Amino acid sequence: MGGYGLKHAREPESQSKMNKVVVKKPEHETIYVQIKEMVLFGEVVPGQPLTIHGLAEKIGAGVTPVREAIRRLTAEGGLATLENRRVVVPTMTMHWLEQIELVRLTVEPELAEIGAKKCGLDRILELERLDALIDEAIQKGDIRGYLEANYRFHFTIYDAADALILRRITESLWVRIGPSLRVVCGRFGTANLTDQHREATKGLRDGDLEKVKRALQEDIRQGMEFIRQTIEV
Amino acid sequence: MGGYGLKHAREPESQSKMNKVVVKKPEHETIYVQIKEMVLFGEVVPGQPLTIHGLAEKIGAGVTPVREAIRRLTAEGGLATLENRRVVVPTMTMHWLEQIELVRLTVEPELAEIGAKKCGLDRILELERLDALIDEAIQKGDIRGYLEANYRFHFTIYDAADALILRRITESLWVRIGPSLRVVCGRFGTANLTDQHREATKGLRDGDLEKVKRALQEDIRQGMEFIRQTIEV
DNA sequence: ACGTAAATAATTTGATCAAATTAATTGATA
DNA sequence: TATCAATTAATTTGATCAAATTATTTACGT
Repeated sequence: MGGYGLKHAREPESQSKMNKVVVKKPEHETIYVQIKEMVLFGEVVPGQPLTIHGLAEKIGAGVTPVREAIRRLTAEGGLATLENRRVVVPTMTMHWLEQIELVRLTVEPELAEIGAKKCGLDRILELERLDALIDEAIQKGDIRGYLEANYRFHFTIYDAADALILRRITESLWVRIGPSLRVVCGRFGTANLTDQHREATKGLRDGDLEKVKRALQEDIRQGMEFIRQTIEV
Repeated sequence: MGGYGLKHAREPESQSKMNKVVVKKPEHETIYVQIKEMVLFGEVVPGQPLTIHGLAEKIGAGVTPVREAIRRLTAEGGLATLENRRVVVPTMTMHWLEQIELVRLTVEPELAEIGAKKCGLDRILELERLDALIDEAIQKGDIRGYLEANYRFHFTIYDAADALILRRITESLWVRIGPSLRVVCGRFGTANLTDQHREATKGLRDGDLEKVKRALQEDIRQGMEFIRQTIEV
């Protein structure tokens, strides 16, 4: 590639020294989020190999921070490193699916109930906004849009619970199923996705926690069932 | 939508290269294990700051693989990076403790029961060996030895369960409490540690799964109670 | 003494490169 | 053609260094 360009030079970000302190996050943080969203929102496919250089080039960054981001995401189950040192998007197996479903059904309805109790009006409005986004994405067949709005819907409730441990466990379950959900949408189309979110928001409006819990439970069951049908036997 | 890199992607072939199965693991793997064990077995203290260079020097490695290992362990909750970019051993709070205890009590007895069912004689013998090691460490006041043997005892049972998701969740809970357990041993001494392991192994010998489950449950409760007493209010 | 700005030190961060490792290709042989 | 060793290409890995960032100390004025 090119000559001895000043690769080290960075954009002189106007660090306004007013009362607001601008914290500049390290690149590996940003890259981590980017790659995580690629996984979470179905921009990668189960089994797909990823190379450090490939990712670095796509994102427009050096390999060092990319490597850190990959290690982090690997620890969370979103990626996996083979014995060959190659990094891949893990493929879903029946064994994994069963375990994930079990944990999801134990953790998420619980999280949802705790969170629902603490949902203020602002959060409910946000949920209704996301619900509309979901409908829109389904109607347009926008897979990535659907997956992202769906994720944000669930985690808006979960975040309200203020249960950090369960939150992180749940997140690690979602990065494991993201790529599979993409496959589901690709095979069955977004139109066939039944929508439990309306039920959930209604329950929130009426203070009917049980309804919220049941809706989320059903949502999980349906999602996992879809994935099950895409697994080779 | 192709892979980002790997122009000619192919499923990795079976690694069985006859008898020459010498897989040299990358250093960041080894370093990750080393740092994890430092955390798990109480060689670091809650609140303790760790520097990349400090760790690299102590371990005798370059900073690049150390950084990768740190990111991985951070994702698992064993370390935390502050806003300052400094890496520290997280301090235990009541909030965390309660959440960890809740999840531990839900997950670990379950894991223990599944694992106990699948424990063959070889594993039971290993458990009895570890049980003896634990007693020895307690008697000698060897904190690190106790923590390590205790860890290996539990995870020998858990590993038998072949429940990867729950296994990783549990591991992430243990790295969170390792440093606190060190504080516990330092304050109360190893002599005061009541021992549920004898009960557990007896239950395994007799095929009394309920006894195993109860023993582990009690073990967790006691451990967490000890930690609770070391938390500042 | 007390705070505060400048100077200095310590640390993290990201790019780069050579070496190690792994994958793909070639070529020779049966 | 198929197999297998040799060769070449692609990729990961770890060390190193300069720049960026953060922490600590010093200097200075009130």
